[in-house]
Amino acid sequence: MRLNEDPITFTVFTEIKIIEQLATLRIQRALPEGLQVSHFAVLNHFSHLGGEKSPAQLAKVFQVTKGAMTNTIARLSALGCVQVRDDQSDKRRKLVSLTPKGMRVREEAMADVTPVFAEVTNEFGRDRLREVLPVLRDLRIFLSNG
Amino acid sequence: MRLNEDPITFTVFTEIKIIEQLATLRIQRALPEGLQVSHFAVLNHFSHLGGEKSPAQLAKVFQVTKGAMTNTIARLSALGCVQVRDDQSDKRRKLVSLTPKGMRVREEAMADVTPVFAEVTNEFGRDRLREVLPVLRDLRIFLSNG
DNA sequence: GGTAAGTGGTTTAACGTCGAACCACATCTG
DNA sequence: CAGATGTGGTTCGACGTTAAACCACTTACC
Repeated sequence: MRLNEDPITFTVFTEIKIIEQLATLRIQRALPEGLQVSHFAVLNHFSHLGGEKSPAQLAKVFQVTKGAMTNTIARLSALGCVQVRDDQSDKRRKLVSLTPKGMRVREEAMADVTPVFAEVTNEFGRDRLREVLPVLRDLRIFLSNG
Repeated sequence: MRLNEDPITFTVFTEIKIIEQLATLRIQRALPEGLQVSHFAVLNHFSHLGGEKSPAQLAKVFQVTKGAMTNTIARLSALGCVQVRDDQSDKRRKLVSLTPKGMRVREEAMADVTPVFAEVTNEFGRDRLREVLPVLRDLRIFLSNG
């Protein structure tokens, strides 16, 4: 297998790529028709923090380009899940916030998706997930500042 | 932050998704013009194991659909990096193998990309990567069998 | 042997993403 | 205050991916 010739980072990234693919697939399949994982992530962000955020702020949080966020917000807006208004104090900016419908959709989606997470948590093991989480968080932060 | 209300699995998946995005970006930027991460991964697989593999086998290894692998192989073939021939013993199948050019390209790409990995390994920490690898591997296997 | 079921590979449409170009507005500087 | 520089948001083209339909061939079974 000669895996020893690969840097450990390479191996870790390879595993992470596959996990991400499989996880996204599972979540996507559990989500209601038409709701994309990226949409769900944004809804979820607002349900935690509430208030308003600009597209650029959201793009930064999710580490995607502004263009990608424009797309996501346009779709969420078309679904009636978010409201977009102009920022009067800075006319370049827009401000996005969750609508009541957005909250409902988020809760339904969460209900659909919870069993998927629960299965992994229980069958794979909560402790091992807890064990890796701090390292993953730090790695994410490390990569963000590069 | 109310993060405690989220299943640990959700949080882990969120971190992994962002890490994957950032890692892919870094690798992509280091790779020679035109060579995609997915192409590099396939070249690398062959350089480890050599021999011939069918597209379906490769699709399974990388956890992508057959259609995606058709695409990847077509591009690698267009670049002259792999050779595709019919399997005489099973006329549905094709067999893919690395060409000498493919080996050279893989080595050049690896040389470009090694510093990127090395930076993470050294600055983030080899030990912490080693610490999470077994769990990630198991998680990948767990998700593959579901 | 012949039909049914399964597998290998390709194609197409739909989606998300990136990167770069672009315009509007804001901020910094001389 | 005017020009240079920077930031927010949109648009476009290129790419990879999924899902589903499709054809070719193989395998299993009656």
